[in-house]
Amino acid sequence: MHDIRAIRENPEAFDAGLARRGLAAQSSDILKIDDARRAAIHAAETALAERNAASKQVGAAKAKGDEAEFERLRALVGAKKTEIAELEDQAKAETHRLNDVLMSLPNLPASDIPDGEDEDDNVEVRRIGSPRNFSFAPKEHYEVTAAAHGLDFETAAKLSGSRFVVLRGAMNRLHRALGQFMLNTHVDENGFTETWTPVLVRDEAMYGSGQLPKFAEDSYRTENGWWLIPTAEVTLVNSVAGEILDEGALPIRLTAHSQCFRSEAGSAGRDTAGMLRQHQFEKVEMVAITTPDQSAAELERMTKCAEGILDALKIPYRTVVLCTGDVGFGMRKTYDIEAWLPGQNSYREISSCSVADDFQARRMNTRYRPEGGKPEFVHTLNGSGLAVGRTLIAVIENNQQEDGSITIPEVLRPYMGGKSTVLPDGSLGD
RNA sequence: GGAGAGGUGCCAGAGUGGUCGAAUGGGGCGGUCUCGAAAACCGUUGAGCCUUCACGGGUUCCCAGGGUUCGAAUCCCUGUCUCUCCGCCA
Repeated sequence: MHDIRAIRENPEAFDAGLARRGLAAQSSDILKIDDARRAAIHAAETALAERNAASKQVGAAKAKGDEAEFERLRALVGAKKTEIAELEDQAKAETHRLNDVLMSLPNLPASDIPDGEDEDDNVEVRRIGSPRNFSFAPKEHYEVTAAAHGLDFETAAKLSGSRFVVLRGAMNRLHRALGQFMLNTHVDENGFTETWTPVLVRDEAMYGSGQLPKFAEDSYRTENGWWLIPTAEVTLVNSVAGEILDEGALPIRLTAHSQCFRSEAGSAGRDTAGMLRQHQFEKVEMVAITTPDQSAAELERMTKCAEGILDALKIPYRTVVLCTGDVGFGMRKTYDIEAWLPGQNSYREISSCSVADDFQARRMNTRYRPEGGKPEFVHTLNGSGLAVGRTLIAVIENNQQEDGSITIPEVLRPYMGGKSTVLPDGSLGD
């Protein structure tokens, strides 16, 4: 949701921002609607003011018991009725028209992100860790013998179809360990408050964080109208919807370990093997609510928090800043963190950390009160910290051994009964 | 699932269809008093939109959306949320 005032004050900058997204200029159309809207509001309010003034006199006449005067004014005020209704309808219609346009346009890209058309134009900002040298051909996660025992796609297909998985034994324990490790790290070391939220939400929440109205086909909806969240960003961000927060309460840092549901419409044929792209997966999500002056620094901080998980797991990764053509609808700037997958011989997205500035805050009407000042919109940020299933893949592929076993990263061993290996038969070993 | 009650300002809590953005109390902020503090007293204390260089003016908002009325926080309808009781249940 854009700020109409900002567009009024600097239409050129607005159009320039859209242009960087590859979109046509909109400001002149928008300002026309804005003018029409303001004229309509003005007309309606003038009529209302007249009515209210006369209406007060009606009350006074009634109180005095002046029946003739009362009847005269009564008729006068009554005559205004249809006129006011019409003018109000018009003002409302123009306001809706304006909001529809402002709601449907994507956020403007931050000034410091690269121009580009698609993911090929993203720019790597750092690369951490070196891919391990294998003395054998590394396999994809579902081919590693130890993992294959615990990744059951056949049963999942029987239950639910494609893009689902049943996890068994050591694989599920590893999956569980990862989620717990991530959540604990963000809570104990990174200052986030752990949160458990519903995964079924109403329309308003999906609008607030920007999934609706444009991306309805990406999410699932229940028959009675709830949406299954595609990410806990929806619930964490919307947890402050409609509020005026104390400046002292900021930044608010929340994290949640949740199920996520995505229809993956439009990705038919992509990543069909293994559990890289699923309709249902787990993610540990980070969200921060900050003042405008802190949000840029918070994005760097949040990205570090996500990277820290991979550092601890000793998984090589690279961090890229998304170009204007790839950054998401509601976001100003995004860092993707891509983990090295030796089985695929490539880096694959495992986290995405973004700052929305006040884009979501406007949709949700979330503000804070600066010291002694008027309420202002907060800035919101969100990031994966990390996608649990994809991290499991990265752990499997990077720690696979020639005999088909998997070495368990040290930081996870406390969660694995102290064991250090998943043996080729799928059991845990010292 | 059944039955009932209710949603008013930062909080508690009044509110007769008519000068109600809303009594009163508490809290917050400012001040008086005090060596300082407490107490007491005085004042102040919501948000959005339109308009204005500004001071200011106008308008909307008493859960949300409709409706009745010359006029709605107050009446009616729908939705929604909360609470109580019964039933069921992880």
